[in-house]
Amino acid sequence: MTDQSVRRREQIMKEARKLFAKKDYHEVKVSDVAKKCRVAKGTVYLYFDSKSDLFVRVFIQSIDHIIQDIRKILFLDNDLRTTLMNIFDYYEDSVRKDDYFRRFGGMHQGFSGNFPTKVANKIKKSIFSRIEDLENEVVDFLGNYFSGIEINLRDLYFLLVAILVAIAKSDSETIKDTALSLILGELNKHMLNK
Amino acid sequence: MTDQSVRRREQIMKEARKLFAKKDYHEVKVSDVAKKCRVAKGTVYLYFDSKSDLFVRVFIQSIDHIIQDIRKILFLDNDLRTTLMNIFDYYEDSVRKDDYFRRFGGMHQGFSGNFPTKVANKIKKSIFSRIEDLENEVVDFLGNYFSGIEINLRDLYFLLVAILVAIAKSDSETIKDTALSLILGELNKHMLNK
Amino acid sequence: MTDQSVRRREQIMKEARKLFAKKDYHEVKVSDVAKKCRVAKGTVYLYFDSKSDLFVRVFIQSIDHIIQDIRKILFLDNDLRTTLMNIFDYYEDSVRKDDYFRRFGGMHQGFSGNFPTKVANKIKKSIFSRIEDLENEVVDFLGNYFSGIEINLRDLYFLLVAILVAIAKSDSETIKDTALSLILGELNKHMLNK
Amino acid sequence: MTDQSVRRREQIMKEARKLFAKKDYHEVKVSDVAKKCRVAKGTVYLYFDSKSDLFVRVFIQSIDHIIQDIRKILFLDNDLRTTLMNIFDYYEDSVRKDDYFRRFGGMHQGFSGNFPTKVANKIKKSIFSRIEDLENEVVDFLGNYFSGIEINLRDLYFLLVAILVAIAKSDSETIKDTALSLILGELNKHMLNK
DNA sequence: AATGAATGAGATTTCATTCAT
DNA sequence: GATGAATGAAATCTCATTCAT
Repeated sequence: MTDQSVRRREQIMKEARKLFAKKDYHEVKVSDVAKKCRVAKGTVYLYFDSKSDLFVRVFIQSIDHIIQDIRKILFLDNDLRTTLMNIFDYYEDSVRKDDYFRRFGGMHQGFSGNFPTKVANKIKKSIFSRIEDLENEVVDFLGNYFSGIEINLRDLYFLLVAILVAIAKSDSETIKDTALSLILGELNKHMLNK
Repeated sequence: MTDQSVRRREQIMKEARKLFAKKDYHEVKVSDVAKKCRVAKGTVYLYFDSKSDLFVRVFIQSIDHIIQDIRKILFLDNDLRTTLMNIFDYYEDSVRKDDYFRRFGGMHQGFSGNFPTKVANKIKKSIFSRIEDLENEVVDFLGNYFSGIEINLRDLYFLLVAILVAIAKSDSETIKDTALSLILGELNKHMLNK
Repeated sequence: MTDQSVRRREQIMKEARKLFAKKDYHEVKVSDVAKKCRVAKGTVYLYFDSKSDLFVRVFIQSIDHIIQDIRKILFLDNDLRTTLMNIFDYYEDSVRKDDYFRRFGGMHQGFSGNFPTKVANKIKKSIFSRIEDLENEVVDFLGNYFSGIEINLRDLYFLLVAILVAIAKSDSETIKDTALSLILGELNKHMLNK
Repeated sequence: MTDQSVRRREQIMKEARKLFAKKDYHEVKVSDVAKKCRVAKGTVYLYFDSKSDLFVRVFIQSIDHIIQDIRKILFLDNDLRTTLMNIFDYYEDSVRKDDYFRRFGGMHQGFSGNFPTKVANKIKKSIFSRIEDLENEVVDFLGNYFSGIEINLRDLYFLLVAILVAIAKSDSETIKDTALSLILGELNKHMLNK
């Protein structure tokens, strides 16, 4: 694969992402994507098998991007408060501003939404293991702060994701702090001294 | 409007709801709905202006149903723990079991999702005030338990909704308890003696 | 046929005529006609075989009305100038003001227009003889004023009709006079003293 | 726009014109047009926005064709008798033989007819100025032959058009001459020596 | 590699007509 | 006589995908 063709691929995904951020899957036409890239419709099909293939690849790329960023934050190995704060900041600063994520928010939460069954299935299959890996890492991370605790860590992870989605969807400037004090209130009690 | 026609209307909405619970808006054909009701396609159009009209009415009816149920729980005027427990139970027992809600969950959270712009706009317009009313009632309710507190009640409402969606989407049997202990841990500190 | 049913029939035709005056044949729905009459759709079918039957009967009635009026004018047996003047006045005063005629003007001229073939054929069949009768009467009338003349009286009749249509469709206040002086200029030369 | 696509466009318009000449607007199906052109239905929609768009373009093209031809005749700058004779010949030889014009004849006369409101409005908007331009040219032309005359030239134009329509709709072989002698009888009186 | 004209299955929607009540 | 719910054939229009150039 030449440099040129790699660049073309990326360009198509980038323009497609912008369009999917604004409209329903069915409202984005392959011809719209092609037009934005100033190529012919047929060209899109040289790089992607189908419209749903294009959508799924864009989707995975986007999720992977978030997963990577979260992982980086976890990797810093700060204390719980700082780590949560960093993640919340990340969601407020990056995810909330991204129309694509605002539209597809909740993706972490087990993808469903109003997608063609074919697309939904492809996505579920594709991102399941990636999400699961992140889940395990986060659970491990949380495990560092708790011991012999009655709280279910996997539930906690899931609720955390829900709260992240809320942060990304809300326009409130204080929601981040509210979420933090909500979570840390309870968690503090069980926190180990690291 | 005759009894007969009211029944037909309800029947169509009921069958449509079942189908929308299983598939993308675009995958549900008006002819599918008609077939399920054992009537001709045209009959659906006697009762609804268009497919999107049908969808929106089903959607509003469903949301209204949840809103009513939540309102009933708030009306019991129990203490905070009991009220939250009741709401969580309701979500676990009713919403989680309902494929329609699992698919369209997050509706409370400010509707977005992957819907045709026309449908999304109709829905936003239709449910905005209803949701807002409920929000105010919940905020009032929460206000009874707190005073001079730094927590933003509207944020809290929003996070609560996020958590409810998480409960509805999760299959965990313990998530309800985890959520309760998460919230009450912090809130307890600020609770007034009622 | 009872009085009651005759009145109903007339009412339906009257309302249908009003609607056909405003809209395309295909834009007028049977249900519109029924609604205007405050009866059910089925009732229209008690009085007319079909929508096209209704249209054709209204059409024939309207044409017959004009034919009768023209005949009355011819019957007065005035001189040519006065007769033409009377007919022109009639077109200006009555036909021009009637939206139905303005829309379907030119009907005398051999009906064509943009009508469903079925409707067009029914109309041609129904009005042919009536129009022909009038044509003969007018030709006879004109014949009284000319003898041994090179002008073809049937052509003259046809041109006269075209001019009537023009009067009915124009909004000009002088067109009647212009038409009269145009026609009489030539005709005067050949006029017999009656 | 390639040669190929220009040819396709013309082909579709040509076949559509033939069909509209034979049937009601509503009786001509887009699929009929496509079949005649031996292309798929979708292809028609590559070249025209809608069925009504196709109709209107065909209509305008046809009117423009007549307007051009009339203009050429006026441009020869012959005397009035010769010019009228040329125009009448043109209507007898060309327009009368054309089923499309026989059906839609009277278009010059202020478009009305039995058309879907949408189509009628589009047409009125589109051809109004073109017709008006021609009207002015004809009025100017007629003005050359008259001075200080009581006849309204715009009325005369309008009656002339009505007569042309009559020529186009009649099957008489003598109507042209009858019309000519009718008109020239009066006009001769007022003609200037040019 | 790139094009874009052509395809054609299939969706929503309309409405004259019927018929059980 | 009157009703109006139900029908269902049929029309317009869309767009992902293909393929000859």
